[in-house]
Amino acid sequence: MVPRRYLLNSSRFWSTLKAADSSKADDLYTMNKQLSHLIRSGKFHEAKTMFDEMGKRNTVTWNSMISGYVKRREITQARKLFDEMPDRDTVSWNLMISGYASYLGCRFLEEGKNLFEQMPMRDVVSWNTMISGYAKNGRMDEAKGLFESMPEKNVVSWNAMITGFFDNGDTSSATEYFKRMPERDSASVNAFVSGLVRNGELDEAVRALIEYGSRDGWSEDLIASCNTLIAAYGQKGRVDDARKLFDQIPSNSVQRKTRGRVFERNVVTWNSMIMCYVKAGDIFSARELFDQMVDKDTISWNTMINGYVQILDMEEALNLFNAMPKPDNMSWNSMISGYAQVGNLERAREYFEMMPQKYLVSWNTMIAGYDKNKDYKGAIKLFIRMQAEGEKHDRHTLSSILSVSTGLLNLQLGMQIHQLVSKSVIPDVPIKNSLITMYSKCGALMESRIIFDELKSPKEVISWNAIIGGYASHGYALEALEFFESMKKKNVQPTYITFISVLSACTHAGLVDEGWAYFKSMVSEYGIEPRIEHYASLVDNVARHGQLEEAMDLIKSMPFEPDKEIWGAVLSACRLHNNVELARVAAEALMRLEPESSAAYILLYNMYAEAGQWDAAAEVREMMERNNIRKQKAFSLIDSSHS
DNA sequence: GTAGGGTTAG
Repeated sequence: MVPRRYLLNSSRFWSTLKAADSSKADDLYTMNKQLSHLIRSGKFHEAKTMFDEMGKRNTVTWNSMISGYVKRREITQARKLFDEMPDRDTVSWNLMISGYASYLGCRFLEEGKNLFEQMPMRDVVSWNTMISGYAKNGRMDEAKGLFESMPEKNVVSWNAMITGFFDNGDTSSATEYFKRMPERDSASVNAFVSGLVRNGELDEAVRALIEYGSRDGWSEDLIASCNTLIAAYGQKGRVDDARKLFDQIPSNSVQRKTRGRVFERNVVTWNSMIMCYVKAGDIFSARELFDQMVDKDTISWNTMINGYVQILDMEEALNLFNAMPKPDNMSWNSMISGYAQVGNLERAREYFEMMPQKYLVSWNTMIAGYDKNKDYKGAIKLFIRMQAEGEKHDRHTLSSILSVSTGLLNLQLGMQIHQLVSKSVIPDVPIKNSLITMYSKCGALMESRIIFDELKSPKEVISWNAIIGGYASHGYALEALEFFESMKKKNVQPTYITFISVLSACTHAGLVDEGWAYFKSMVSEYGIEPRIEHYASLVDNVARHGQLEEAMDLIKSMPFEPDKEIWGAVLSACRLHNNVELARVAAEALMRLEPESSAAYILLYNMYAEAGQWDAAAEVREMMERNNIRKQKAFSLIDSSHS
């Protein structure tokens, strides 16, 4: 430790020197410091102005400016300065090489290599830069070649190789190099542990972390690896393993010590652990930790609020929202989307309007909320207001409005949004899926087919579902099944949604045997548990075909109580095949399930009447009157306020 | 002024 008086003396010395301000060299030194400070704090344009106005520059001045361009990935500008500058030193060359090497693509890497070969003097940084450039481009053989032939390696060279191997999936070479390296620092251990995590070797990563931490000392940098591991366990749902690790990390925060740099839990550690619990749906454990936390940050609060939002109990979310010191955009959005999720659009809207600074995501959240709650008018009105207020939309906004068009089966609107998509966003796969779904559901199969065909292979199952569903629900059963077969050939795993469409296609095409076969393969080949919708479709298929007994057996075998769709299918099949007895069973079940509906009564009445069973028909009519059932007005999709 | 590693939300 340097005695305090010397520090004072020395600082006095410097200020005296500064006050004199006579030396030009010192002036340039100060200006260079200023220039690099501007660049590091992101004030590039000010830096550029300063550079242009500087009367005197030395190599460091030029290098700073080059590093600014390299950081902004403006490689051409960087090269221009490099070519212009009067005296290049090794750092100038290294900067240029790093600019080329951090770009992906062999053209840049080649140019980096040219410079590397041309430069008058290489140092270890030059070699390391090239090695990491090759590693980033997946060219580990060349990286290895350089590594082996370099005159003098340091710990950075080893770390770069290890990360390179991991990034290219070569866990065993990474491990071999890590074991072989003559000395390690905390970056080596972090690189090793994080590489193992990236390659899915979580337990191995924990073992390594504990081994090297215990052996070489728990450097404070290692907390980052611990945090990575806790988060990774959380992703895999292994919340107990995450907690075990968490408990092993010392914590001083309870006593709120003034921290030096020591190995202990930090705010990210706590947040990650809380997040594990939230992901696992264990809100109580999450809250317990949250309450123990001394230094909560915005992420801690938001994670907890989101936890409550996800399990839908909003009251506690609101309490936390009100208690948190500085709610940010995300906190507001959580409240908006939370209220929307529980169907309370009024409160969602209230929070949306109260937000101090609305931005794109808040608009999107609110519009998506309206869409999810089928308040299509609300969604469209808000979208129109968004345009009127000059807010920019993005693909999420348009995706929601496409979903609105789908919900309304409004092809005109959907086509307008399609135009907007083409005009204003770079369409990604999810928005193309939204378009396919919209066109499919609205019956514009040609349009949806065009977009589907344009998708790059392998196409996602969502895209397949959209196209199969479109064909299946618009009477093109065989085409739908053809799509399903080619999807299977491409080894795309179907989902339960795929099978709803497939089974419905079989029903509409009258393919009973195929229906059964697909239903069975759903479980045996793909391990998908049939839902009630699948049973309903198969019951419909079998019953329509006149196999009413088989249909009833199928219903009895279901693990669910039959719903109105199922009894509805049975009832209409009974009408088709004139089975009055079973029709009565189905109709009575429907009357119980939908006491206010007249449909079952009317159908049964007609069947009795057609069969000449007038007594029974009259009885149905009486029953209908006794239960005060009226014939319903035709249901209209058009909002009553328009009529 | 240059090379390697590491965190948490949506």
